[in-house]
Amino acid sequence: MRKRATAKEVADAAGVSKWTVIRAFTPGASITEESKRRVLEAAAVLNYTPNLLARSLATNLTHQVAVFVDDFANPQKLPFLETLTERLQAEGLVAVLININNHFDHVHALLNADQRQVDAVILFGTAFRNETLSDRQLGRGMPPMFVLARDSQIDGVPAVVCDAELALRDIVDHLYERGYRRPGFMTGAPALSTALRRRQHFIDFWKGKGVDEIVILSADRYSAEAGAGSVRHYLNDIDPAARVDVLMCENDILALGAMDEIRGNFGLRIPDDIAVVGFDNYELGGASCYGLTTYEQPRIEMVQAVIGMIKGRLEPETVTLPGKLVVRTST
Amino acid sequence: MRKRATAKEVADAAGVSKWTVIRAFTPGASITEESKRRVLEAAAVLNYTPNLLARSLATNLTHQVAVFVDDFANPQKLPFLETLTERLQAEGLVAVLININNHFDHVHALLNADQRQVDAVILFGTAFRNETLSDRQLGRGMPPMFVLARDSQIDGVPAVVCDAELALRDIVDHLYERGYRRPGFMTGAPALSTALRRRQHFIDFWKGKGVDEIVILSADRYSAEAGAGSVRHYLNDIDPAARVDVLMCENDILALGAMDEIRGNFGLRIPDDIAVVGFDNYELGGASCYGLTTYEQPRIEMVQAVIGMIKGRLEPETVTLPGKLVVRTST
DNA sequence: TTGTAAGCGTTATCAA
DNA sequence: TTGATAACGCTTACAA
Repeated sequence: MRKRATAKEVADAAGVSKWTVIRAFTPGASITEESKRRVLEAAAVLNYTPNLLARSLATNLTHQVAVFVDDFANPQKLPFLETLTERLQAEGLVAVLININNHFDHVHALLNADQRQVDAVILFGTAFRNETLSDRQLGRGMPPMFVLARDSQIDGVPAVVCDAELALRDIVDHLYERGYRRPGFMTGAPALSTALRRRQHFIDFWKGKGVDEIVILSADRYSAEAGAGSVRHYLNDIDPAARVDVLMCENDILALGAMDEIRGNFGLRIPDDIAVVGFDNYELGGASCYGLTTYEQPRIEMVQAVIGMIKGRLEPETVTLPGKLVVRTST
Repeated sequence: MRKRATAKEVADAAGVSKWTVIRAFTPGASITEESKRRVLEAAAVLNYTPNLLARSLATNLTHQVAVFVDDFANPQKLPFLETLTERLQAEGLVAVLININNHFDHVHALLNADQRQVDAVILFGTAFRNETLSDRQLGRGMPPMFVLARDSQIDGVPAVVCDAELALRDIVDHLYERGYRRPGFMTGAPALSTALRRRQHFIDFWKGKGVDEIVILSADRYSAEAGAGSVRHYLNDIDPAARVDVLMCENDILALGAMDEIRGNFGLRIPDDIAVVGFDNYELGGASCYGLTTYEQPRIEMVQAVIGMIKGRLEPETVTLPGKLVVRTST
């Protein structure tokens, strides 16, 4: 068992009380230069650094934020995690990454995060209906929660999202201008899909343009494979004359899988036979072999908004931020 | 400030001492059924759960493992993070994700992780030469460290890696069989590149087959863009007759970028004009528009090995695990 | 400016 | 089985 030096030991070595040692490590504390020097010297010799755990126990602040994630198939999670951890760290916070899966569900995770005394919980791209936790449990005693990159389904839990209405308006406008008139939409996991609101807005904007028939394809997960499977199923059954002329997929990874299937296994051309649109602006979508038209979420602004709420600079309320359309060759 | 119930409060409510409350929450502690029932009842009413922070302070065990990451461009990090968090959680551990960047370097991160009393540190795909930390600091007082998915550069710090020698032997054998004789190798970030040992083994195995001239391309980072830029630079200058007939890239994301450039901007065919090999078996590499031949790291086994060492089941020593060659159409 | 006492919510150990 | 004392390493409030 490794043994760390404590403030008391440094105090003895420096010939002061342990509180003076604490002061030497507290910015702005009242302490003479001389004492501070002696303390820091002794601390250096003993290799002392403050125990943040003990500090957290005393201050009731861990500077830890739990980040819940349940979908690792979407490569777009990675740049988000990068931005999130970087900004958290810049604020003196640290991310505890919690994998929500069959063995460790939201309730488990939330209870655990609470027991670990995290300062806040970010539901990143995930949310849950509160069926197991009582309102009392959720309201009192639980750390403040925030939903990032999807709608919140819990009263009082704010969400930070990309403006889906604006996004889909831009997308549908673009597709309409390009002359497409037989739109299709591919959803991912049903539980997540509605909360993203992409499908509904897609349908509504097309209706606003007088196009009432929107084909819905559904993949069961958000992965390239699921996207490919979904479109294969559709193309196998459909009469080519009745085929959609543009397919919007709920996110890029579905779209990339769909494109591979459309071209590779059915020999159709994109966008001539079917145009494809994604969502997220994942780096590889821009590759020349895809050229996927997509929509970029305002990642940095979204992350900053959540952190602002956590730090108390911003009101904890649902925020909707505008992203931007990225047009490439797939439309 | 939210207020949690404490063991003392539950004790008062249940009419027992706080130690009895603790026992009710300690599996296998000696306590009568009756006491336990009363305690759990009172705990339910007060919504009490043990404070893991206080427990950690008392036991000197946080059940937290810091995971250092410094390259978020490689989508392969995601499945690794998924496996890692899942397995850690299965063992009652939790991952603290630390983003190593210009503002928060290894030394900062290590010092911070140490102060937070994490049980272990995993350097995931990253490592550093110990220039700033004294040996005493590293040896004593620091949490046990492990390097995952690359070589360790610190004495006494074990690494868990995919067997690069075996991997490159398989790859070179495959390429040789296919008839390629003018190999090239693309490295990524220099600091990481040598520690992966892929280039050296690539060169050595070719030499073993009598092929001494190996072209080296270098990308400065591990990203599709960097891969594309590197191969563009090369193809712009080279006489087509002297061109490599196969290009191995240090990882898939470089390879995908390279493939896009080779086909999209230079109009060359893969594998006819240039064959391409990657490393990692990233999902999209298998897409029909790439069909990238690559090598799959034994992700689950690697993660299990690190965790085994952390939990003390395995000797903390460098482990080299075999992966498997995935042949597709790019070769 | 410095030292003291009390407290944060647990666990470890021992006595009853 | 239960209660009590001490300890974990720090912070806060207050007195010297």
